[in-house]
Amino acid sequence: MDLSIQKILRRLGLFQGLDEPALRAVAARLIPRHMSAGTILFQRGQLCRGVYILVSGEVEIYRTTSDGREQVILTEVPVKTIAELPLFDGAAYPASARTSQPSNLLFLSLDDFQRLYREHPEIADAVIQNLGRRLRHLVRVVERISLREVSGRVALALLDFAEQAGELRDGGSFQIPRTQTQLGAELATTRESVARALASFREHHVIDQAGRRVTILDLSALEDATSNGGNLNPFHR
Amino acid sequence: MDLSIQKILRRLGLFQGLDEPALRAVAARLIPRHMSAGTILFQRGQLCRGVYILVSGEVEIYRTTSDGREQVILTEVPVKTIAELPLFDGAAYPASARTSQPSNLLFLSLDDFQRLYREHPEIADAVIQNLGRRLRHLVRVVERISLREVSGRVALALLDFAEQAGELRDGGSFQIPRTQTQLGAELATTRESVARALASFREHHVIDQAGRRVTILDLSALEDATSNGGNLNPFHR
DNA sequence: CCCCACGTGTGACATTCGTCACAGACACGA
DNA sequence: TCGTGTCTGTGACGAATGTCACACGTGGGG
Repeated sequence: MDLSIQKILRRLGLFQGLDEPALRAVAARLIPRHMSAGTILFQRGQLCRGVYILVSGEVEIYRTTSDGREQVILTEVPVKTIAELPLFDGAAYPASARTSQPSNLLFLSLDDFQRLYREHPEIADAVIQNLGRRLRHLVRVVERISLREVSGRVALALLDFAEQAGELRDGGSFQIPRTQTQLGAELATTRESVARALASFREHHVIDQAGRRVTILDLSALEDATSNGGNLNPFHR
Repeated sequence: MDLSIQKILRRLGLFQGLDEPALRAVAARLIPRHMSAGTILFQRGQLCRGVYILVSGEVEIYRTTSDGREQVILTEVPVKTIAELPLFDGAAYPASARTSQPSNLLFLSLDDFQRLYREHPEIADAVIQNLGRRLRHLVRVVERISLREVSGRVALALLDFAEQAGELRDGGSFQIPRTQTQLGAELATTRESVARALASFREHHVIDQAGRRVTILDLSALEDATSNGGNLNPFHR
């Protein structure tokens, strides 16, 4: 049982990279809760009292609009933490949550969370590192979608993929690890616009492309394509 | 001297909300460094060894593009931390930094930073809270600018301002705490488009507006205006 | 072996938005 | 009182892009 809880924790990211003793310490603080369908976990505006881990079942995140409709913003499936952010900054929940299926959850109270990282410094390390990574990722996302032209956003994505593959140079070759539909969603544009941007880069001999495999022909041109629109602080202002 | 360092720390945000003993502990770890103009603090790709606090002078953040040009991304002026993010996630610097004026800086090593929050749990609290707030802010930014239509972004901004003012209801009235130029920049659009979006809301009796004072006439309509484009996780996926 | 789903490429068209241009309102100081 | 600068409001126009539509290639399952 305890073992399976550790397995669950490992799939969360929040406590990523922790060794077994630390995970055991976390597991010891978790309170299992079974909820029938339709149980409200918390409501928008409440102060955060802790975080839920969805182990089985389904949770809907929703808001009640001013004319009384309940708009479901997203549906969470296992294994996920529900509402991590308020845990960190101690602010109110920005939306409400309820089970839409009979569900098993684990609850970690705010107090226990704080005790955990106070008593186990490596947990503080892991949490801070995790938050740092997410912040960095979001900065990157903002950087991408604030570029005015779609071609710039696509160029930025290509540069990222090339860098990840260690092929960030003229002649470097890598795979695009996405469908164009996915890429379109990430770049806040459409599949077609992504395809057209790629076509344009091909036409201007900036890249060579066969299916998902891309070869960089003119790295400078690719970098230049990203330099329209607002320049953002790479460290986050 | 120690007192003035505390003053500087208070202006940083990173250690926001800490009491004097904690700030003294931080101050005790800081290493003052004077650098002449043109000194390189760190270079893109290096692993982070600590964070710099710019006390006086000027620091340029730049990247060297593939054709050898050095593109200055932004210029930091006192009092600012330089490259906080790598401190948290321990990854490499995403850009290089050098002084462009003779400058006084304070250096806090990664090791000392970790020791600080291990020995002073309230520092861990403050750092985690600070990161959480920034994450929440960035999520909001992404949410705003990923809305396709400008009118939706303006509506979202209005809802935020109304909520901050505690006037989030039909008939609620509040001031827009920005010029339209500033608002345009925040929403990744232009002054003119902001003005036109406001004009359109007025025309459709969604809001009443006299200068910067806005009264909400139809909250539902305002909320509906924000529901185009991608719906994002308010807790950040 | 065929069919169908999926990913991709591209053409045509309407719409949105940014750019440029100009005007009125207001505050501030000479 | 008269500039002068800032903020706001709008009109016109062209470029970028989303939408719709269609075509091709590929891979897996019946």
